[in-house]
Amino acid sequence: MNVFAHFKTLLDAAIKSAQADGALPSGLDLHAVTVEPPRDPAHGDVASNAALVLAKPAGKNPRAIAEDLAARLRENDDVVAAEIAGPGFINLRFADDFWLARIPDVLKEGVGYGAGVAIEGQKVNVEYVSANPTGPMHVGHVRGAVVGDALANLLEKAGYAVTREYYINDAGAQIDVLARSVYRRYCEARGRDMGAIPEGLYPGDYLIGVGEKLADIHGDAWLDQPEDVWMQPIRDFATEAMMDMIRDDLAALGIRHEVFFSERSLHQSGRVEETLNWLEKEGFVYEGVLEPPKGKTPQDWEPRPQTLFRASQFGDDVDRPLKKSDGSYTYFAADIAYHYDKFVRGFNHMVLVLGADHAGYAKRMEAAVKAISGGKAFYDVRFCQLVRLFRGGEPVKMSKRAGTFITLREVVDEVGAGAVRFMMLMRKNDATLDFDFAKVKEQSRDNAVFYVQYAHARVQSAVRKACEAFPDMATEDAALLDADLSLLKTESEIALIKRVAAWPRLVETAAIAHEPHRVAFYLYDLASEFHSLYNQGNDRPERRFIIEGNESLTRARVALIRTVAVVLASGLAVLGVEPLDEMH
RNA sequence: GGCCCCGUAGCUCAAUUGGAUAGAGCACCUGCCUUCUAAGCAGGUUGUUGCAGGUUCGAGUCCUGCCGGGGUCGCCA
Repeated sequence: MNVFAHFKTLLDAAIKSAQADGALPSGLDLHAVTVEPPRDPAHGDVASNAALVLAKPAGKNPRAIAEDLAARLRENDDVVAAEIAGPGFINLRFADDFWLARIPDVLKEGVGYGAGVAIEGQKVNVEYVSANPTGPMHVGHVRGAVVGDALANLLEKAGYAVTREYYINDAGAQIDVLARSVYRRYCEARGRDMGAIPEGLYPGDYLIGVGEKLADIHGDAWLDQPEDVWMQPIRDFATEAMMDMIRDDLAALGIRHEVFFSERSLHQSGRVEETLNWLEKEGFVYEGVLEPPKGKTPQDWEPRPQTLFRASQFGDDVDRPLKKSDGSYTYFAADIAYHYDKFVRGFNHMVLVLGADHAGYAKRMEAAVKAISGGKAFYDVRFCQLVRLFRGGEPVKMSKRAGTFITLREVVDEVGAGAVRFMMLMRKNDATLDFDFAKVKEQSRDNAVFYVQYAHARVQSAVRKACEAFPDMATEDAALLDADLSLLKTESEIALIKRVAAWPRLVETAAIAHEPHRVAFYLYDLASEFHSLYNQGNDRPERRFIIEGNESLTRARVALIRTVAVVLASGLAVLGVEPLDEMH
């Protein structure tokens, strides 16, 4: 049960009944009415701004409205207090029994607890990674990969039908460069001494194996041949090889896309042309000359007629070119066609996760999506800021040219996929993030990954110990359903179940906001509150989970802490992290 | 110069997307490990939310203008 959604329905009912009695006028816009947890627990369990929002349209004093609604809400058995505070907030407090009744909710639903019910069949497309297929994934790709994947999981948890998608940039000039680089490796594999790798080609060792495979298959057939003989087959082969490597890298991070969409296929099937024809028919395309950029004009700038998309009609600053001077399509043109394809496939909710260096690209894509969807698609571009790497406080220096850049694989091998993922979500995506290898491996409260995992393991350890203390006691979640929860009386125990019960709402709000990092912060807070309860047993043995000779109290407490483990596992699943049953 | 992102406690960051007295961790101060669930715990201190206006019942959050940091700027992807 989403407690807050539940009380929203109670509140709606109260408002309706007030309207029926004539205490409130009918036909009010209830859109701005919210039910949310107050920051200050002294303000109760849930608060609503209903009276504040309705005061003006109803033409009444907010406190009068609040008094009226509070009186109606008090009639509900679960409501033990409904107070008016501040300018007209309605603060509700619920009976402990109501909160304790969430324990069986959680235990019954298991890790599925918190799942939302978005509008039926609501489809969302999340595009992330989309790294160029020219080499292995490096550490700079990791954040976008993790953020995109966790966001996809989060939306799925919230009830959307999610498609995870990767756009393969296999049509540009960089693929020609890749092919030439591989061709050299092929020649080397056939025994040629090619000398130093010239500037502008990819020098990485990862291409050696690709060249060798080609040599095995084709022998000497391509030696001393012009580009038009081998270019196309090597492009295809190398792209496929790079994508295999990237898929392996992603798998190491626990990421699997449902759709890999080839840019080249758009060109080959004529979809780019089709889309542009459509745009032209709508009057969104024209031949024109762009103004030079304001301020600093590039050296080689000269006015030139181009095929332009009227992006400025849809909120962009300037119109954007669709064709290069040689007549071929720009990357942007293909990207419009790609998004058109997404829209046609039924996605009117699309998310794109990009690196911050592409920030300038957002406005034109938003404009394009507005144009192709007639304003009907919800489109959100999320940017991931830079990750700075540290080792024990010292920045890690990387240089692509010197070959000292760190690959995704190296990071995962050193600290583990789960830790990498969690750390990448400990900042909101548009803030820069410091990633310290030492910190990630540290076993302390300062390391959120460890702290959350430790909480989960601690619950499991306590359950194991309960079994030892009461060999006859059944401790499976299903068996705990009939525990006597009325034995849970301390303030901290009630506070803990309240925190657990906040999970469904957190899923909902974080999903709507497209902010997976909120899950990580919530899990840290939940772990913290659990550890705190656990520690109370240090000074006060009667507060321990396992009370010798008191099986019913032990069962009740085990039921409570199991809800913590269930929600931790549920949240970790969203982040793509395996929960641990014991620490080593 | 245009556009985008960021600016919150000494440090690293949150803040329920417009809610009430802006919160955590680190650091700092106090107390605590023969026994007990200590890869530590409990408590305490910490603010002109970069600056100046505006919008309204109410602003860290929205609008305008500045200041500072980063990114980006017609054919790359």
